[in-house]
Amino acid sequence: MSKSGTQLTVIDTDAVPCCPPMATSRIPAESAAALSRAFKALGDPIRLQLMSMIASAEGGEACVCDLTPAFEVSGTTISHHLKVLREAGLVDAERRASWVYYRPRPGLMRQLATLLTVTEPAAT
Amino acid sequence: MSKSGTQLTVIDTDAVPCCPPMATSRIPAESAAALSRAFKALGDPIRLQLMSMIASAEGGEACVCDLTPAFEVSGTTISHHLKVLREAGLVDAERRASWVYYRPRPGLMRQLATLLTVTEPAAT
DNA sequence: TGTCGAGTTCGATGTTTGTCGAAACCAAGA
DNA sequence: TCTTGGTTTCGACAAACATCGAACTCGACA
Repeated sequence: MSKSGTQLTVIDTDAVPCCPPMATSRIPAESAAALSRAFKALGDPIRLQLMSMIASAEGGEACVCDLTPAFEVSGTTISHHLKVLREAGLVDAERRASWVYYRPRPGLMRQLATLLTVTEPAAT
Repeated sequence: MSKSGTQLTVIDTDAVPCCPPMATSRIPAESAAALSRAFKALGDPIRLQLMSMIASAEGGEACVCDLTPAFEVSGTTISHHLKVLREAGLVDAERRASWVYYRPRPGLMRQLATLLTVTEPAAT
């Protein structure tokens, strides 16, 4: 908390365990907890779209003021979904002046992608 | 339903739309529904472990009789979770004699992996 | 035909989640 | 300092979910 006060993110999810493709080796129970939390965060249509809007945004970040009007739900709800993505370690938030900007955290995304990597059917 | 009766799977989820990395282009709303359903299926610790056990199983398939005793929950619950994975299009089930075997459906997994692929920070 | 074992479906229950409106917070200007 | 606009937090509520035990289905085997 000794930062200058604009850091809104919580978890140091670069410390998530595990990662070889799940087709290669079984996921241990401890890792499953953290990893499933990330998948769950992507398991909502609105959050998945938010995530993709943030990940594909110009300049590597997206303003909440641009995200909110893209959906039919209230700003409260968008804020809630962004919090879930934040707590899952998938995005980072920073306040600048009146606006809050979200940017992706590539680390965890990469881990999830690796986990889902499908190995070739073992040419035996 | 005119099949010989051993096919327990439901969806033809090879027909899921979309797929370039979400860091490259925004996910359209229609695709988000189907894709988020798959992520949600992986968003539970037990299901994620089940999925990894099935995906990494010897011979490309796992018997329910081997999956169930690996967890502290009832067989009913495992059956429920397997159904969720099935309906999400992530696994396939087949009954042989007295036992039921589950195998991964690599198609959807590959799509999810691609979606999460992180592009290099655009060397401009 | 009757029984047994493996899995699934059904029905019920407590918990989690998505959504909202109201209130609070925070930075910028007047 | 007061107001205003953008965002998050709080409190509430209905819908969805994880879990269980009981009942059912499906093959195998007497």
